[in-house]
Amino acid sequence: MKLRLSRKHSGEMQGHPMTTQRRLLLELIQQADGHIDAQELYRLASSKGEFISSATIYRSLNLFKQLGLVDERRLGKVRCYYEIKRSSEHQHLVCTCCGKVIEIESPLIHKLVDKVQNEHGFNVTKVEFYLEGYCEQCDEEGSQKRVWKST
Amino acid sequence: MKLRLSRKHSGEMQGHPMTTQRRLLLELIQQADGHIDAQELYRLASSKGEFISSATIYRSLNLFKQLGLVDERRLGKVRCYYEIKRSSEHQHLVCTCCGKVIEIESPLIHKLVDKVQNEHGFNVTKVEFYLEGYCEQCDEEGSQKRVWKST
DNA sequence: TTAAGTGCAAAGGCTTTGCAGCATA
DNA sequence: TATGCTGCAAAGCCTTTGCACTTAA
Repeated sequence: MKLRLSRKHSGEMQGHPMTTQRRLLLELIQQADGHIDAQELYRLASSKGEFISSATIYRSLNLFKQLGLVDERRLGKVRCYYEIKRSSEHQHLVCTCCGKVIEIESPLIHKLVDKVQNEHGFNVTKVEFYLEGYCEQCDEEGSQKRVWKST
Repeated sequence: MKLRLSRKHSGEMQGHPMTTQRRLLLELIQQADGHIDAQELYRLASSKGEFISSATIYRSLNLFKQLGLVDERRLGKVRCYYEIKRSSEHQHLVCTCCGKVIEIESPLIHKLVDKVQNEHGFNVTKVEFYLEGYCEQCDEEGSQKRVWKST
């Protein structure tokens, strides 16, 4: 049985009503602890017996992005992943083999962004530093050759 | 009139025959000076009167990737862009407004990758540092607020 | 009543795949 | 003849859009 979620408003987000759907989505993204995509949100909501259409999910995600509530990241291939926006910037390290995602953070990234801004007169609005490779375990199992050599 | 390209082999690439289509595609990618996508390849080939089907283009790009002949980059939204693999690593700075692409290079990136490799025991195979923002001109025209502050 | 959100279904854009035909060895 | 590449058409996957209905102010 497919239960339709009623749309109650309670509070608002920067002029946009906070509906039942939007609150649930934000909760799920928060609980997901980062790196959740639209389809997973759909599945999670459904598994709780609360149906939200894909259209609403995509529209909500776009709204959240616009309001600066979530960050959109393109980990792996094409699909986008979302996570609640945090004060501290961080980037991702993804294992091609097992899919593990590790968050990294480094003052070097800030330094680099500053440098680029100054050198090219760019006003940078989005920073994505994405590393892909084999994590320690997967690397030991397979014997992949090291592409980036340590100096 | 749609001319079909004949498929002549001349030489080979790591065991794979170098066909007319593949050579043309590699030439186009080289001439494009980076940042070309599948559709643009299709258009360019067609404009030279040499028809290559989309299927072949995608299959060739995947082969090139696999053989390490080209790099796949996800600039902007979803679409992938391809460029001939070069010895020097570089990253991209894209203007959201006018689409301008600037290549950047910095020892800081290498440093960062090394650090991550050592700290997390990762064998990094792909590095993507992607910055988005407004270039000097577009920034002056619009008055976008600066998200990343210079320190 | 008006403005805005939602669900549904259809369409869009990009990419992959199955199949038949063709080229090369 | 065997293997592998190509073109075509269809399907796949993810996302957006048009429309009618619903909700809250």
